[in-house]
Amino acid sequence: MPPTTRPTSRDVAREAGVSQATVSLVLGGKWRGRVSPATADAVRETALRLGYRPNLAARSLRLGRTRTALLVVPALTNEYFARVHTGAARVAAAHDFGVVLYPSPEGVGPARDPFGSARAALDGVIASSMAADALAAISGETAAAPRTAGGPGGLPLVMLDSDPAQSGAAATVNLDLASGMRQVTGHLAALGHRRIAHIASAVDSWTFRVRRAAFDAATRDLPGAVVTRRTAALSVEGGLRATHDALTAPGARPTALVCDDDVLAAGACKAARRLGLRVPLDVSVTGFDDLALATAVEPELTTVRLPADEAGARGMAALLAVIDGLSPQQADLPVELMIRGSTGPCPVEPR
Amino acid sequence: MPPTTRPTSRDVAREAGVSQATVSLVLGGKWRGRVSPATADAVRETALRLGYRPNLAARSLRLGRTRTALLVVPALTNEYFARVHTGAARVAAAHDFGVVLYPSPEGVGPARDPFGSARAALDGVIASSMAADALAAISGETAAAPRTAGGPGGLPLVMLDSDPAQSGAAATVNLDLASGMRQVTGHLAALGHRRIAHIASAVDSWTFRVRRAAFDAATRDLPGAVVTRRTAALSVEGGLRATHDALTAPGARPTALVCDDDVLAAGACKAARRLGLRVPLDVSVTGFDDLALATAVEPELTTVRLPADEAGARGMAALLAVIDGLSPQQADLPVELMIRGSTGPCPVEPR
DNA sequence: CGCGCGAGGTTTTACGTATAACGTCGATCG
DNA sequence: CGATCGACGTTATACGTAAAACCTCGCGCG
Repeated sequence: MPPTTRPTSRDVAREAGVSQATVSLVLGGKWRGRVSPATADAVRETALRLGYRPNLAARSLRLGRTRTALLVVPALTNEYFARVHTGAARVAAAHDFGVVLYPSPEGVGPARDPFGSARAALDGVIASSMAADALAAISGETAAAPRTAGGPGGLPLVMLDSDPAQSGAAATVNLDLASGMRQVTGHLAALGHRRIAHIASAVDSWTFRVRRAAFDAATRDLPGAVVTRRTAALSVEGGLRATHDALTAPGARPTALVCDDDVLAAGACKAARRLGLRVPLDVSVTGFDDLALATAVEPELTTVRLPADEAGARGMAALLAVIDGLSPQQADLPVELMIRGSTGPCPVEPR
Repeated sequence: MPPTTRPTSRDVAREAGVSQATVSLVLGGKWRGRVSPATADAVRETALRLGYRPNLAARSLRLGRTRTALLVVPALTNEYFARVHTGAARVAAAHDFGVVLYPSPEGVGPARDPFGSARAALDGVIASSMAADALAAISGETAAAPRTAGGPGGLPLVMLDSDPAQSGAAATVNLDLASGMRQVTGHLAALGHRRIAHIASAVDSWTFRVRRAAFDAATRDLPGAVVTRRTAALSVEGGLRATHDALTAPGARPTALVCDDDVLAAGACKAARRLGLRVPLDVSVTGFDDLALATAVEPELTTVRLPADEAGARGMAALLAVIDGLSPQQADLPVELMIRGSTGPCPVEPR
């Protein structure tokens, strides 16, 4: 057995009786008219036989490209972001690109430098919503580095669900969250609800700002609407607490709860039931995102389906386009209201 | 503005009036006694001023190490694996290592080659449970490549929740799933349940084989136990179907449903309720994993908490040890039965 | 005084790849 | 028949870094 080291292109060349350059040409696929088909076949056969794998570090060094993109998300344990990753990884793999995740379990903070920590050299960055906002702080810090293009560190940057006004992004992929929120409120309004509480995420990111604004705009146009808002930590427990407060506050009790997120909605349902209220008979609840959770709870949640993996896929496609010097196609993805069991007609004589 | 290219160590050297080697020495931290403190400071200052970042491709090429590990999981959208990733990434980051995920949205298949697809060169592989089993098929394929150490491609390999008898792994981290299953059945037995159905995952991986074996062993020792088993696709819908079958099958109806997974348990609860059965009054349900889902549904699920992130962390620690030539400490992590609302005393006169 | 030696560097080399620049040799053509 | 050309390769080089090997003082010491 030859020593522990992996075979290099030179080993293949020696074994096949050609030069290293020829191996590189053949395996790189650019041998048409430069190498005879017979030789090319021989090289390929030898490479296969030796189990040759190109050293990616060397290739990256040579090409100045790493075929690796960084995906910045706040937390993979949030199913939404896991799905974004899935979509992004799928497209990346199809283009022989890799995806590395921003290695921050505890969320993005200005103190951390993603480009020191990210081990691989990167060709581009794709930052999703909540992460993108935090990234803005960092870009100030990294401004000392020569900025040639959009992102921090001079890397092409694509933003998902982020403020289009935000500087630095070469492209943006947005979900039509405002429409989603309008559909939710429209649905509730059609059911007769007027006293509506918004259980909002305490996270101050673009995604949630949009939802809030859309909720406000939609309810403002609704005659007779009485709206309140509670902010909640983004968890079942958080949703439970905020909803409890909303339902027990002095004044007329809301008949509908619009939650920023399915997880919050699950908490809201629990809170309502603990107060002896039936969902949706006494109070209607809506979620957002259409996570697996939405159909796991009872009643199943009326919610807004977000094409998370599609967003990830589009984002990666846009990033690849930018890297290739093309102008990416801006995309705004439609969302869909999923009407399920957690919403119903406004009770005639509430309280 | 100097051209679009990033500053190299040579740029820093020129700017600081020293040689490139000195820059490398200083920034590498091995300059004690080789470079004067004054010069070292000057170099550091210059590097900072220019915004110098080492080219990781070049460094990897030189060192033959990439400080990158591959984490192979079947699906990140499964919260369990997302948590494994979180733990692994945390430990990796602490050791200045990166984690790249196996880019397979549709699961590991023998047809795909993880080491061709994984863009970064790798220092090691950590494969979790379900993925590890599929990996076994691949290692046969890659056997053509010179195998120097455990994993495919001669890479150090750590397996999570996998068959210890499986060859190739330099280390294994296991959760004490058998104990978890024993605790579940013990809990149900203490509540008086004897007719118990096992809603098992259709996935044939080590994790689930262990659960099945432990369930069988525990119920075998239970006097008067009447057990059945249904296999289900790993989803709410799958759990619902299998449970429906289990509850409507001819013969005495089970009073307890032991599910391989929280998602299945959520489906089981839905199925029971659709049949007019109350949980836990008429039928008790247990889950496994303690996902966020477990406390989102009502009643909250009695389940087995798995320290997923701890497993990921230990796995990464073990891998780092192997890479450093140390012998990793084998770890078996304890699990904990979380008794919540989905289990109760066996009804006195069921059916 | 010659010599060793340590401090403080510098020169050089190698890592494995992709590709530009450069042969070589037979056939073709003006 | 000499020049040209295409087919088929080879040689040489650069990417940026880490580190081994080497150089050059000034100084202490036998």
